[in-house]
Amino acid sequence: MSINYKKPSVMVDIAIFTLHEKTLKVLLVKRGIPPFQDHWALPGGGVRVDQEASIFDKTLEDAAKRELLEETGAKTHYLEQLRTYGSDSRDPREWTVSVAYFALLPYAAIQVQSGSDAADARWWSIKDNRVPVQLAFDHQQILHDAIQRLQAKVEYTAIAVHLLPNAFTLTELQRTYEYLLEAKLDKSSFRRRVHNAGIVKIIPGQFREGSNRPAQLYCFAKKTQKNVFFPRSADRNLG
Amino acid sequence: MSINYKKPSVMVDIAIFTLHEKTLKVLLVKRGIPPFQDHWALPGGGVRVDQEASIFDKTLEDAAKRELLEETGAKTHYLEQLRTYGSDSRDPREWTVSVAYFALLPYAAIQVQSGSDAADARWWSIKDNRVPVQLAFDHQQILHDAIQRLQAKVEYTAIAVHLLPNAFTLTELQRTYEYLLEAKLDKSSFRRRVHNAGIVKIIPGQFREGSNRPAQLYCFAKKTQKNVFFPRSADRNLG
DNA sequence: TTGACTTAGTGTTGAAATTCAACTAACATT
DNA sequence: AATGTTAGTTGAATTTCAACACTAAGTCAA
Repeated sequence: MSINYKKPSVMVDIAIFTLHEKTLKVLLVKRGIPPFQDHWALPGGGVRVDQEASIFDKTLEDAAKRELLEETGAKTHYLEQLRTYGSDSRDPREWTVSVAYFALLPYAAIQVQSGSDAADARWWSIKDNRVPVQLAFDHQQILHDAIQRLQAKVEYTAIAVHLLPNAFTLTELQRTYEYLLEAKLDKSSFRRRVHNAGIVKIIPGQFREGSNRPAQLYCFAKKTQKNVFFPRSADRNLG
Repeated sequence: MSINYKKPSVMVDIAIFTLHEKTLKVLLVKRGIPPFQDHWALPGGGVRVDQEASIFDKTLEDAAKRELLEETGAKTHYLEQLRTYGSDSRDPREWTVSVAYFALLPYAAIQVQSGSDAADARWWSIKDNRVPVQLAFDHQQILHDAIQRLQAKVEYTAIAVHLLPNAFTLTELQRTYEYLLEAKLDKSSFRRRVHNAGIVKIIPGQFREGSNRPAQLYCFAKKTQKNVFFPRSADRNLG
């Protein structure tokens, strides 16, 4: 068995997304040490598998959650495994495996913090499926895949609710979808699909007030409804 | 960096699917050595990262292709990364990471071979999203996830063509979808969708002959068409 | 108090997609 | 030439859905 073989290093990297000022943003950290010193990179680090050590991850997901907490100070809202990258060339030092995750958080929930290895950390706006800076390792590729996955899932799941605070109006939810899909959606179609899919629940008696008609507040309905939601008009407008 | 830390072992496991006798089947091997000796398991093994050794994998996918070839003698028809499993408890010996793949092959293309570690290898029919035998490690979980992914993709992609030989009739393609989805599909709807999606090409002048009207043979059109295909009637019938 | 303004939320309708079932086509067999 | 079987098409009935117009409920300014 492979137990006696040479082993690759195993990392966890996370693409942490939020929505702010009508734009999708991703959290990047500036590397403080080589390789790729001073390059921006996805937050991440080695999986800690030494039971005696002060930090110990029982699972890969635990490692991802730990990184997420270290970087944002936020408890996990949405965390999904993206895919795993492994080769002899992605890190100049050695054969490495990176298990990539992506996370969604409401902007308000986050307090950006610099981790130990990171000289700096900040949000970067995503334009044309990329970020306007060169990234370390194959992180440009990982980020690209993460954005693709996010956009694909936006089209047929309720995933976008995780970018909003606990209580939100249907108009806010629609705007979120519109920013992510870069398309305008029809109001009544949107509401019909949201209701049919059963992805939200009315919060009885709670409204968003303003200088106009108050809007009903909703929260995410946890039912693991699958495959129900699909803003079809986005197809055409994106073309 | 994690370079100095203790490392987990990294494996690649593959769920190899085919369709035979109207049933989805998966290839399992009987383990010849502990742990889980004599249990059935997904084919797999350690990623070889030692550049000096006789076997060396440049990438994770290379490792998966190598396992696939060792086990089936077939060149890769369809291979996709599923997800990665890693924890301190999935292998009784140590912290392990398994990068799981799933592969689709036409039944005729495969010559099952026993790999070095495997005492035996054979196809198992899938009933109710599982196989009627206890599997080693967390392979029951991996297999379950693989079946879920396969069934989900059948509904909106042309993935099922990879279970058929190079040339096939539209009726054969429809039967394939019906067996996978466990639902009856309408002939005219099915053909309309297949044509609109552009997932197949006529092979001019080639027909499947029999004691009835000959059927046009088609082949897979490689265009990476995305998200085009969706046998909607499966929704209802599956409930 | 009233009317202008703004955003929330609902109905209505025509067009497109889908189902269902009947139909024609092309072979072999007898 | 009649029969059986599977290939492949057609069109009417039905359902779904995007587009757009509409109503509802508040604030604000005069």
